[in-house]
Amino acid sequence: MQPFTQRVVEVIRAIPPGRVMTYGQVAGEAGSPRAARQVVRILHSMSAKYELPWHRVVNVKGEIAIQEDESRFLQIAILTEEGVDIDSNGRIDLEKYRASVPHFDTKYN
DNA sequence: GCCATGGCTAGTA
DNA sequence: GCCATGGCTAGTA
Repeated sequence: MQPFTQRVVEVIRAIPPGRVMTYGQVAGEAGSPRAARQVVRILHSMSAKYELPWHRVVNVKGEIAIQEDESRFLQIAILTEEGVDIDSNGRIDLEKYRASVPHFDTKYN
């Protein structure tokens, strides 16, 4: 596994239950802000193998990005179970549920 | 070549 | 709705 992929996996695994991150946010935390599609690819192909909480990643509008019915319903079900509200338009309030990753930034903490 | 994005524009209402 | 973006897995040879 490549370093960037490794970091993406770690970031995703660090999202706490009941919170979500966007694809771009995960990419940014992993060190490559424009690699959102790469995050998609990793989620798509590595979720099962590495037991990723794939359901905690949504698009920048706070929407469930998956189109395929079964997975989509599953994602909604798990998020709801974790206490994440999904409104009637299928949206999640990112202000409220976005996970922030601890920065360990000694300069600013 | 893939991909479950994201940001911006055109065009409708 | 269009299209630039980007890192690499899966799978073949």
